[in-house]
Parts: sequence; structure tokens; C-alpha cells
Amino acid sequence: MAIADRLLALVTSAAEELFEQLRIDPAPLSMVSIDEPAVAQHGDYASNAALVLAKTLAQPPRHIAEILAQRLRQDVLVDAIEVAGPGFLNIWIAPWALAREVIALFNDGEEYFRTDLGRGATLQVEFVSANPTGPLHVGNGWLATYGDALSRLMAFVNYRVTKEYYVNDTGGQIRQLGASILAVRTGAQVPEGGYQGAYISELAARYEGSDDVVEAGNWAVPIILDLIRTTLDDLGIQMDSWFSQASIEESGAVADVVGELASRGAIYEREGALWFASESFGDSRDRVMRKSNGDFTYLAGDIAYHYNKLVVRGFSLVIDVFGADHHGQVASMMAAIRALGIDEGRLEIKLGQMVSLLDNGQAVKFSKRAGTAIPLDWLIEELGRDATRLLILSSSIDRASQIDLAQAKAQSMENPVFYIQYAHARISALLRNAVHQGVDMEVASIEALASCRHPREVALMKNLLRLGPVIVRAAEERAPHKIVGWLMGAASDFHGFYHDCPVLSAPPAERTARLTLARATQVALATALDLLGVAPLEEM
RNA sequence: GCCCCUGUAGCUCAGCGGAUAGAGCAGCUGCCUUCUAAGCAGUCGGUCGUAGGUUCGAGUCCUACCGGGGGCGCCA
Repeated sequence: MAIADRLLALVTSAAEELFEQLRIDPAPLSMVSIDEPAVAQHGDYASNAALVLAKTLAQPPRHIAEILAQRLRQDVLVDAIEVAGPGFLNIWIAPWALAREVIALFNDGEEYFRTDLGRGATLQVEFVSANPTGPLHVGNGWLATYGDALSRLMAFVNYRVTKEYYVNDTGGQIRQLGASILAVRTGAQVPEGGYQGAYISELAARYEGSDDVVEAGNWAVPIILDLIRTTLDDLGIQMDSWFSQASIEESGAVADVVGELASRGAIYEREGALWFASESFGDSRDRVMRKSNGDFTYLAGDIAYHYNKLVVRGFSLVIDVFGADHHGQVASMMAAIRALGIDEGRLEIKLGQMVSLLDNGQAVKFSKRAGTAIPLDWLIEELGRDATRLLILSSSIDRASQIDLAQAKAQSMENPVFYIQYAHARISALLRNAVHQGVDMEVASIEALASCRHPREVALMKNLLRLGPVIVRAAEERAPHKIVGWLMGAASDFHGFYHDCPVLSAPPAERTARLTLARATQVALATALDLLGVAPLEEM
């Protein structure tokens, strides 16, 4: 158990013992937390216990804090404890306790950080799902990387994850694709709303089929999907499943799900079309399911697809990762989930805000149809897989990001990858040197590591242990960028330690302890990097 | 008009309701005969969009307003 969790248990049980009132009404105890103060003078850990219990106990917070402090001081885990400010408990932890955790971390490796949030539940993450009408652009790469990192994170906390790409291989855009290829083949102008770009010319040159737009479109789809698969592969992303929209339409599942809605009284007919009464399930208006020409709408297909995911395949939880331009679909889909009697908590739709590109400060407009999109391949080639992933993952998808292509191309320090990778590479170099010098590589004892009291050493040890809680939080909030935040901090702590605390030239006992700390740091860094799908570097 | 996201240092962005709001880049100043200087330290730089509210405590939660992005098809 992590130190913060131990302390929390300690504080709450002490409060419960000392104050009878809390045995009758333990609810306020849930407000008690253990924090890590920003300032060293406020201790290794701090608790708000006295502050949040003051009202229930009808006593001044500082008085409560004094009573708690007196009891907690007797625990072996606690080195010192102070009451500060309005009633905070500032706790200094016994060095051996910190050292014991760091040794456990090193011995257990990444298993040390594992938690069982998911309890083995099945989770499907749907992401990318870009129309197979052209190469992926930078915006696709953003959400692809997010979806992949989120999948890794969720798998780490014990969800059984399936990564799926929904292939929109039917409908109007496929006809447009076919029409565009045919137009270029005959030297005519690409139709309004058609696709352009070098890849269309290449497809047109290779196409030997008929003048049927559907045939031409269907012929091109697998070729384009291969391009997409290769690009994803270059980004280190392998989907577990590619699910065809056409297959679900051909299976009759769309008609079935509309029938299911109808049997629940949620379908009516008007002007020759079948409508889903989605407004009464929370949508802003009703939606057409089957057009008056007899075709089902995209939404109807999408509902059938989600029915397939949640009911037919029965995933416990489904997370859709969409661009913010799909926002309009969310209310309709959730309405359908409710109308079908499915627990709406089983579907989460994460909307990634748009990514805008700047080139030397000037906005770059991009559009797949106009052929002016910035290809994802280009970005990966310029930056490399790891730098691309880390650049993308360093900020939240809730915010519209801007990247400057000129800066990205320069591989400047805008990208945190160098700072983080350097820390890992430095440790690798340290270990190589140690082996070369014939240094004893045994693991330090808890006592030896506990005697490392340099502020740099203590700060590093404490930060290493934070990774566990950070992973939990990142998974709960579906926010892999929090892992990058931890990595930056841990790298910073390591660089500081490395600068101020010589390892190999230290006396043997201290050398072993510091080497153990460095190796534990490497384990933690590698664990975090692996969650992001970024390879740790042995040297730079 | 309605819905979603967002507004934090010159720039790009972090920041569970906790104490004195951070990092990287850019600027300035120190530190390599010493385990990788892609590093470390210092410095400059902030009315956390505005105004109310909830709270012992608000950058964080609520409301309104202002600014930015996206969405509101018998397209997909």
C-alpha cells in the first residue's frame, strides 16, 4: 500500500477512535484527504482532517488537530507532526518507510504500480475511425495517439481492452471517392465535394475497373486502409479490430435495431420516412432513421453498431474517441442508448478538441477534401514516433491545441521528449559505467537507502512513489497527459539528483544506495513511458 | 438562438476544493580537468477573461456576462 494510503487509514482510524461523534456519523471522514504540500516546510504529507471535521465535531479545527497529532505522533510511520495554519496536520514521514517503498518498487518493477480499477471488465475503445477516403492527417494522429495511450492506461489498471477502428466503408463519401478517381482518370474536373491530392492521381492511374462510382470507391477503400494501417503502425499503434460499417448494414442489424426501437414505441413515420423520437430521450430534436428513399441514415447504422458493441458483443464499457466536430452525434446516440434500455453509464464519448496548425505563426487551413491536409506521415517523419507521441500526449484533449510546424520541424525543446528521454538515458549510462568499473550491483538495504537524506534524494524518492496515484487518476479521468506531467517532474527530480549527488564516486555504502535509487527511477520512468507507448532510450 | 470545449507568464501548456499558482521555450546571469551541459542553479515575467455566489479555504465548484474553437442535415 502506498504511503499516502497508509497515512489516510491512520488518520481516519485515529479520528474515529478519539471522537465518539464520528462512530455515530462517519460520513465526514470521507472528506479527509492526504495531500503533498507544495512547500517543504509543510511536511512530506499534510492532512485536512481537522478542517473538514470541525463542523461535525463543533470544535475549533486547531484543537482537533492537536488531539489527532498527539495520537499520530506515536505511530512508527510518523517521524514528526505539526499543526499549522488554520488546522492542517503536517506530517514528516520516517525515512525507513520511504526507503522501504522505493526498494519494493525496484524489486516489483512495474507491478508495483498496478491497481485493479477495472476488475477485469471488458472495455472497447473506438478511435481514429477516419473515413477511408484518404491518408490520415495530423488531426487524426492526435486522437489516434490519445486513444492508444488511453487504451494502454486502462489495460494497465486491469480492463480487458479491445482497440477498434470503425471503418465507414459505405455511403456517400465512398461514392464521392469513386467519382473523384473516375474524374481524374478521364482528365475531368473532380466533382464538387470530391477528393483531391496526389493519392487520388495514383489511384486513378492504377484503377482498371468500370465507370461505376461505387465499384471504383469500393476498389480504393482497402488500398487506402492499407495506407492508414501503415501510418498507424509508424506511430506505434496496432488496432485489435477493424469493424466494417458495410458489414453491419448487410447483416440486417440496422433494420433490426430500428425494429427494436419501434417495439419500444420510439419510432414513428412522417412524410415517408421513419423517425426516432429521440427528443423524448434527451436529444434536441427527433432524428430520421430511414429516409423516404428507403436507405437507412448514418445515425441508424451507428446505433446498430453501438448496439452490437454493448449488447451483441457485450462490452462492459465502451469509450468512443471522437473529434469535437462529431459533437452533434452525442445527444442522439445517448438518446438511443436510453431508448434501448441500456445503462447509459456503459458508453462514454470523449470529444477531442480541434488541433490547429501554425506555420511560423500563421494558421494553416486543412481539409481532406481539398487535399490540403497536413499528412500525419509527414509529422512522424519530421519528429520521429516518440517525439510525435509525447508532443501530442503532453496536453489535454479538452483544449484546442496549437502547434507550430516550424518549431516542430526544428525539433526544438518545445518537445518534452528530450528532457524525459535524457533522464532515462543518463541512468542507463550510469549503469553501464558501474558495470564497466566492476561496481557491486546488489540492491541497497532499507537502512542504507533510508540514510540518503540529501534533499534531492528525498524529493526523488517521494516523487517516484507518486506514480501509482497518478496512474489511477489518469485512468479515472481518461487523461493520459497526466502521465507526461509526472514524467516531467520525475525527470526534473532525477536531473537534480544526478547533478548534486555523485553516485559512482561515493563511498561504497552510499554508492549502492544511490545506484539503487537510480535503478528504481529507471523502473518508474520506463513504466510511465510504456503507458504512453514511448520507447525509453539507452543513450542519446 | 441552443449544445459541448475553452480563457493561467511574451509563446506552448500543466495545475484532486488546500497554505507562497508551476514547467518547457524565449530573455538575462552563473556552473563542465569530475558518472552524458539535450543538464543544474539564479533572475525577469501573473488583477488565473470579468462580476457575483457557495466554502474555514476557489485558478479549481455554481450563475451571469465577455472573448476563442467546435456542433446543431432525410451528409457521413
